[in-house]
Amino acid sequence: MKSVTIKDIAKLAGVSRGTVDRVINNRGNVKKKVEEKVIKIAKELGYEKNIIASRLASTKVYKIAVVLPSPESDFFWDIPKEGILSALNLVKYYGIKVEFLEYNIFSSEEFTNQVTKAIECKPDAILMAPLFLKESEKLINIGEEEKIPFITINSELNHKNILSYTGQSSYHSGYLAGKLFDINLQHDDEVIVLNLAHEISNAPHYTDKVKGLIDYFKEHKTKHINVSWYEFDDFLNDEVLLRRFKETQNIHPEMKGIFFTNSRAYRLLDLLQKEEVEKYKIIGFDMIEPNLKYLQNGEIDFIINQNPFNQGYNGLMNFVNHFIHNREIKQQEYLPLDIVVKENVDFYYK
Amino acid sequence: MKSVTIKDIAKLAGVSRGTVDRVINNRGNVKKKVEEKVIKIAKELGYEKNIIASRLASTKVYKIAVVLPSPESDFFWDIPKEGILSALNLVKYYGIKVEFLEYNIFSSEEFTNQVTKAIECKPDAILMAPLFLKESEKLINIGEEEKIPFITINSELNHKNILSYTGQSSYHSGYLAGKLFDINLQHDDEVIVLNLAHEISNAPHYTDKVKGLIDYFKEHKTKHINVSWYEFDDFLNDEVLLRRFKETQNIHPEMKGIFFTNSRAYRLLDLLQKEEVEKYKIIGFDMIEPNLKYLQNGEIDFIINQNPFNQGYNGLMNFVNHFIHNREIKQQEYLPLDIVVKENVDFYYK
DNA sequence: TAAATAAATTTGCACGCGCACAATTTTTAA
DNA sequence: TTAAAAATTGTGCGCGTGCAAATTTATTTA
Repeated sequence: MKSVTIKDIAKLAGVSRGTVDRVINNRGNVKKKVEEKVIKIAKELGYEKNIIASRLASTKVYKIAVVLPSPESDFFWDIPKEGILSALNLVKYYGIKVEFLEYNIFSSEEFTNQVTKAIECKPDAILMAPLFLKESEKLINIGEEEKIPFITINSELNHKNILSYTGQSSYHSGYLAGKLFDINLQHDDEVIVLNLAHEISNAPHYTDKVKGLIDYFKEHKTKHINVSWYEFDDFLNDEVLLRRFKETQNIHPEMKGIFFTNSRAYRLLDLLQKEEVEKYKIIGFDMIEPNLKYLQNGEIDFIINQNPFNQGYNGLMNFVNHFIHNREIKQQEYLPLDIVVKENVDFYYK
Repeated sequence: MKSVTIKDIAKLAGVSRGTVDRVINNRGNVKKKVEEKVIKIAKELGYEKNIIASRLASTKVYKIAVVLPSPESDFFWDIPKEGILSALNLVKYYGIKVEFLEYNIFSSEEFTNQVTKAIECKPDAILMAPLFLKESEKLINIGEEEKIPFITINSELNHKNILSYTGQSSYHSGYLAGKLFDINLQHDDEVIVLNLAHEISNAPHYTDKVKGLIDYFKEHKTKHINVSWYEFDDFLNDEVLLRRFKETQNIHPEMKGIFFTNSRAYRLLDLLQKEEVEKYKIIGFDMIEPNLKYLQNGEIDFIINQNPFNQGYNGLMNFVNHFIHNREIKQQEYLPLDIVVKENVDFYYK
């Protein structure tokens, strides 16, 4: 029952444990003859490394740099960080060091700066949400030159230097929104998509969502529901936001459904009367505090939850499985599209 | 940066490592005064056990007996087992031994036998789904005498010898079903609850679900939707099942919604024509293969997913956190009530 | 060629914890 | 007072790694 140790091998080979260690782990500086002998004996005895002892003795620190938007600039990002910390808690004895770097979600310069800093500290990998696509591609290329692979969450991006992606399929979340409107709207109602974002960020995910929504109604025509979409890039300005919405109302008198493509539904709802909002079926993303208020009081009908906790948790676990356990990890892992309503909201992580 | 070790404590307390070890791990045989001093110093230094070293030195094997229904007798139970194995994979170096014991989901005798066997092999804890409530209570009492605590999943049961429960809140799943019917049905439609189960098993969960559904429509009366409920205990007999359903149709001509309280919606749908089923809005539980077919083809409108994977995963993790990390674990952890439709089904674990 | 120096290879020990057992001190009994 | 028993405390081993120290081997210099 007792398993074979390097000590057993050392004894049989007539050398010290240190020499066996150098052979087993290819550290070099061993005479050819001795090396062959040790390998032979190890094989014969069926030696298997005791990973617990190995981890205990090793001083190797795996370093992962995490570059995410600051929760101050966008509420959503509180939870992925919790997921990362929770995963870390589980594996903290494996010698993993996490370097958190935050950037303002509206600043591509800060993003670039922080990822550059991340690369400079030469981590084993960088975990990030590549919200700025053009910048991300450049930075991932730079990382590749430095042999630093990336693990991504939240925003999908294809690049051979990305080990894994964990997050939703934007297209299908839009498609799902279509279904939800379909069962809640009437014949000839209109759905309006509102993208409250500065144009610079995240464009493909927005358009994928719209595409999904439109495709749904291409495939389900019984109710003749029409879809239009608008970008409100000056959404931080109350007055402008409200004016643009009123304009949209005028253009679309049959507007009955509003699809917010991100977590910022609350921005507009903050400016409208409850009675007015109740005329619409509203779907938004993310269980952040200001949205939850409106879900509870009935102004938001559905929230599509992006599993922010698991984005962080699985992202870090991908790192662990790849670097520490040498396991295969999935190149992309699409997280569930959770349909959150008032009646089940309490059971989701928030 | 260097962490505090028992050696540090021993030095400061003027005792040997062995004594510190005895204090830290409550092994007794230490003078009161010395014990107090060691505890005080450990606290001051913020000592945290290095569980890698601890596991390396320890010869203790943690044994957990897992008693679940066999997947052969009920499809659902494939996935919790996968969750357990996945968690195990993550923590396998901690010296955890799992003993799997299966029982036919329809046999309370087999259940009793297997839990009894589990108790006999004297594990550190038993992880089980207490589907048979009367039997479970008796068995948990016996376990208590033997000082074997229980970790439960799927079916909630209150007992002081249960360390934790991971699963859904039955009441709220019924309440959520109410909401889903409410947005899909018309004025004066009727909802029928069908419980396809032998009466012996799981009664409270069934009644809690019905109670949740009824409460929903007590609180939301605008559509005047009426709820009735029936138990089809001979559901394995095609002929009887079909006859009883036809009877129910006759009694309830306004029946437009059907709520299956468990995963057996497919049993009835297997016997009906698609055209007939399409007259009804149908809600069932669990993403098992035969149900998925009907979700895909539109016969089932909503499936409430019970997170079977996480039931297993979290159940085992609760064991690890309690016994190995000595962490507080939640006495009850309600899992999300996932609303699964055709459009998001591919993104849930199955 | 031998001594001196450099390079290559090998050894030995600490690391942190739990456990078994040895050693010591204290208490009890004779 | 002394021996025996009980209570308490101390010590060394195990596991793989990494580093300093030691030893062996190769090369250079006089």
